[in-house]
Amino acid sequence: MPTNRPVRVRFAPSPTGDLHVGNIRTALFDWAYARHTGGTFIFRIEDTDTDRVTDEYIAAALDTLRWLGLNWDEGPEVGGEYGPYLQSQRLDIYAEYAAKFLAQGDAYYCYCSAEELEARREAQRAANVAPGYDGKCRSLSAEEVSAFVALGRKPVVRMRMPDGETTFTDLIRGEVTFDHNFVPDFVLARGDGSPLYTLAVAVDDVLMKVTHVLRGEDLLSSTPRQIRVYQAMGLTPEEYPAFAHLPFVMGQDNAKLSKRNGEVSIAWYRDAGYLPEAICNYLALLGWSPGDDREDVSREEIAELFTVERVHSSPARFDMKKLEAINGDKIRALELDDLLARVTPFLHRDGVIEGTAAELAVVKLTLPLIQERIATLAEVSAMVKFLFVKEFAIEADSLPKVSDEQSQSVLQVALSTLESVADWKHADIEAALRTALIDGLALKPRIAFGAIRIAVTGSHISPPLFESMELLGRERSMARIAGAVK
RNA sequence: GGCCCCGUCGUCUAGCGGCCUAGGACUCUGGCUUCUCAAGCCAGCUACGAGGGUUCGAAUCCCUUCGGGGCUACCA
Repeated sequence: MPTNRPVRVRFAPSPTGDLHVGNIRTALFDWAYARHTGGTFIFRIEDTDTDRVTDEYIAAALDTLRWLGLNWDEGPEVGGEYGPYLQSQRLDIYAEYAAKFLAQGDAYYCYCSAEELEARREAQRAANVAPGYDGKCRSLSAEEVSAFVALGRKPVVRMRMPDGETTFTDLIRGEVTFDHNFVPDFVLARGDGSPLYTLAVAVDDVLMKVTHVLRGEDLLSSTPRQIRVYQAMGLTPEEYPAFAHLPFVMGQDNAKLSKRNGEVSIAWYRDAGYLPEAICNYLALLGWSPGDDREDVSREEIAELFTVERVHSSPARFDMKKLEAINGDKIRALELDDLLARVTPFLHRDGVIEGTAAELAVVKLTLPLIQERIATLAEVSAMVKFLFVKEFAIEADSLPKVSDEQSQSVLQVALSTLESVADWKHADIEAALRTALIDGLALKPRIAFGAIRIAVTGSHISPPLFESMELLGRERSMARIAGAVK
């Protein structure tokens, strides 16, 4: 375990799809640990699986991390003295180490074909033996090798696992031991010479001087293999990273998060109107807690308070309801101009506004009315739409509530009452309508104002009525009420 | 199957031998407030998986068991 080395932490996703909440929780903890210790946060792309990683996913990963405010000190676009930070650009380095391990006798060429390996694994399973490489090519004679070569076989480079066991101290789980009987010889490089994760990750972590590896629990059982590579590199535990395996973030259905779930990609949350600071806040609470009862934490506070010791060892279920609650709190805490800036793209996207200065001015006046009524930015469109629609129409499910006799008379009285409102301000509008309808007709407020609300906004759910009417203006308000009268 | 990890309210968690007849948050239920919906405020429901130990004393330590998960690839 590293001692006295400056802390260097990396987040190293393999972008085979959009980054999901589990990835981001890991990124957040990596970032927080680096920031908390005053260390360096490195962003590295593990794109050794060229069949599955695409440039679009890589670009999306950068974008997502930046959007969340998890800025990296070294990595793509910012560079750093240990780059490049895309593994696809470091292939020669891995090849060099593979050759070195081969020369040292730590690794060997394995000529077994995929079909042969699969057949043998099948046999092992049938015989109820632990499946894994059986060591067939561990000590091939020169004749056997030339026979394979004559067949045109391209060998993989396979690491030799010596007898014994590997023990390491996981910062979250304590001491973990793996018997090598259950860690078979593993492949470092494919037949075409390209590296596998186990080789690339270990080499890069060392070369990039990473001191702490905080990653998903699914990689726990690959750690002895990684340590084996360190040993082949001639390193002692003080010289290679310490490990901390983070618990899983599980889906609502209690299954491991997967792209199947749909609502797991961070891009989805962004489009759904969740704030990056809310996502960070919520994710920080998944598998970690500040230790006291506080649940409202900013990114800065997370960085300040984060310690690996406080990370849970058990998995956490992702709860959209709680994220929503936190998101609502964060929205309510936003300054008006900030909220306006964040909401505008959604209004534009939803076709509610075109983005003119006049429209934005109206939106800005409306925002204070709805700020405490929304849990996501995306909800704003539906709430302010009535102020901008060209073709006004009452929602189908609200329509019956203005068609009855009582509502109709309310609307007629309202119409004549509003004629005489001199100053079209919400307080005056309210006073006039209260006098006429509540006092005059002895109606319950919810009945009287309910009908007007539907006539004016088109829905039985809306921002406060009188303010809405003021914003809409006398002309349109009254025209809509008139339009609702049969 | 084997190896490894994990197990406190429905969910996220506090708890690291006595402060726990288990605290907070979200959800849910009821109420207050109220021009709708929210927000806000108040109240309530609900948990230490089970069984053995250790100890004066266990949610906290040990063992077993049950349950969940991961890995078992020329994926990461």
